Amino acid sequence: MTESSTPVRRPTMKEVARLAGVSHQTVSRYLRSREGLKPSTLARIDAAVRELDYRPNLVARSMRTRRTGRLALVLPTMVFSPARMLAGAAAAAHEAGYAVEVVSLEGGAQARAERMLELADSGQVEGILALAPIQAAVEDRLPHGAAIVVSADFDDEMRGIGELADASPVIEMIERLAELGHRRFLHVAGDLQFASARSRKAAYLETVARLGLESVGVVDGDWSGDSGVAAIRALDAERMPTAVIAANDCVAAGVIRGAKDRGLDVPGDLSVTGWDNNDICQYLPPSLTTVHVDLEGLGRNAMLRLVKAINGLDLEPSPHPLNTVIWRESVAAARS
Amino acid sequence: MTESSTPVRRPTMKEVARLAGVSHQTVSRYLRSREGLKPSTLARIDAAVRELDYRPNLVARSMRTRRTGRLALVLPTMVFSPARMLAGAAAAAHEAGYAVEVVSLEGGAQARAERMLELADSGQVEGILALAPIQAAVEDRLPHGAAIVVSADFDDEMRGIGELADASPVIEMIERLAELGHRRFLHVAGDLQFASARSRKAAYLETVARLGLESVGVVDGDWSGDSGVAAIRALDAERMPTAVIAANDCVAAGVIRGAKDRGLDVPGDLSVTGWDNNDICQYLPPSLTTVHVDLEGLGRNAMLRLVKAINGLDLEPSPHPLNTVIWRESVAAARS
DNA sequence: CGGAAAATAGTTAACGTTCACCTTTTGCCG
DNA sequence: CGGCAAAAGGTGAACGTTAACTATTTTCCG
Repeated sequence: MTESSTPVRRPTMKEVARLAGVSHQTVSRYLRSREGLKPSTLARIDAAVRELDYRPNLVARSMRTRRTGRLALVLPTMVFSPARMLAGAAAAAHEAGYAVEVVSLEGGAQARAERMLELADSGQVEGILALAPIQAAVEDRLPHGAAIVVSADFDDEMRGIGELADASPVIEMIERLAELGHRRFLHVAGDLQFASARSRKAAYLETVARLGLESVGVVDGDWSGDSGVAAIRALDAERMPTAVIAANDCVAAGVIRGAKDRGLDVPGDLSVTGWDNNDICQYLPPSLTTVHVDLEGLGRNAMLRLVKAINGLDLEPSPHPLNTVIWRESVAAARS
Repeated sequence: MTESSTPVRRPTMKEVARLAGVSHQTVSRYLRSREGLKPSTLARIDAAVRELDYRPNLVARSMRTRRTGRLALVLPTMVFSPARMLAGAAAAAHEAGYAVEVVSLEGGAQARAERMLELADSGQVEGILALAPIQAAVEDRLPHGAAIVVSADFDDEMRGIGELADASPVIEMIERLAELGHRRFLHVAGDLQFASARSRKAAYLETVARLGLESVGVVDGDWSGDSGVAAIRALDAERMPTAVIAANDCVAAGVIRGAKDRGLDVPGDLSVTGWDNNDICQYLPPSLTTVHVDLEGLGRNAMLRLVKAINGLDLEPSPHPLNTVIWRESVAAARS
């Protein structure tokens, strides 16, 4: 995160022009098409732009051209689920007097980093809340006061507190399962590109070890139900776990299906937990023990960090616990 | 929708000032605080503002103040499900050279309409794609070329083609069920505030009547699993349907659960269909027949309409069918 | 090499708002 | 009623860019 420190003015077109020894209009031309310019002046401007790390001020451009290149997308308040995180963030921003622009970054890491810098310098936004991981290098090249907050829950570098806070329900679930007499566990992980998948896996391994339990393995999956089915199918009948911690509800549903296919009863032979509290999972037979995630709160809290970094405003964080284990039929005592 | 017709310039502060017989600076003061003004001049400005329907140009303001009041929210491309519609819309906008700003409208219909006009006039956006219903009155008061496209799938007035196109899978499903020998149907509808719920219900009634089938009723629900459970629980044992069209997957899961609780077999005694193709529903026992909705395509197509209205640009619409019925275990032939 | 057309570059004035500073009016008190 | 402070309002410039012109240089041809 970059604090709102020195609001140094970005270089303007005039300064580039002076450095390159041309008029500002020539720079303007250069910016839009690079055509109709003598190669030598083009090169001089190129050098000046690079030296000053110049990027055009889009607000000024908008003012002159009467075009913003920006479209609004209006969403209903009562919006479907995981736009919920976005909704939470947007609401918090609104509270602090900001509007939110959604930029979905495409392309490779390099292209995304470039786009991010552009965004920060354009003068079109005052801060950036990144739910996607960004290159560390970008943070350093940041302009004036443009704060960037990377939500820990999406951060690829897993810094700090985000990590354990996120995975703590894993600990809670395993401890409870141990109390219920379970000794052999299996974890079906999500796509390990995701910080959340990695942290759940880490918490699983750590907790199983700490409590002296047995892990029959960790299957690296991809969040899909099929990965759950496959994980159960591949198990050695001699060494069946009695409890499975699945990376999310979908994987858990796959695990349950796979277990049934092998003639196992859930929760009689196998307890299963999910993650996300998908609307459907309470109607599964058996209804699924899962983790409810307050996406709205998550979004809100991340946005609050950004707002605070920008203008020091301290708003009320989400009052709800962000993760809550919901116990349902899919977890029962181990067969003795 | 308002076409990009006459790009009449919005009135500026100077014109308001002239009409009110004051200087532009006085108007500027009025705008920000309304304080330190003689009541009489305040009233004159008030009148002028109203007469000209003046709203400040936020781009110009941003330029001067170096503040945009706008935050960016960066999303990963590989984003979880129903940000998918947004993702589709954002991608299409990007293709046409636009960025997308997400505005979640809060408050009552009146407040939202006001906010919408502000947005349109602010010069901060060139068009508005509304996934939320908006008052018809707003459309008329729209400024210059600000196009507003209301996605039919969210439009509260159900105009035109959107309606049947959306509900056609209902027709397809009922026809197929009839072929399988089903004669008695039940529909558990969604929240009828939603156009999609209303159109599915309408299509159900129309198709059942057209094919000479029997409907044991339509239960007006709220998209929740509980409404599905309740609908089944309330049925008269003498007059059980053999097929249920549920408003979405969650309702369907509730229906299946409710049926099991009454000792009914799905699909033996009862065929059930859902809607949305929730990740989990293929792992339900029995796996659920449902409608896959191409949210990305939906978002994309809606955005394309907007882009076209703004600058005439004709981009490639989504190549996929927007709604596809996926047949799974929960549908079988009627018991003879 | 003269001259005109084409290519390239420069100049000035907007865009609509706010800021910093200045002027006028009002209100109040002795 | 004079005088002065406070309140109310006005003036001109500036924000960083592009549009519309104008000026200069280069190119190319006879």
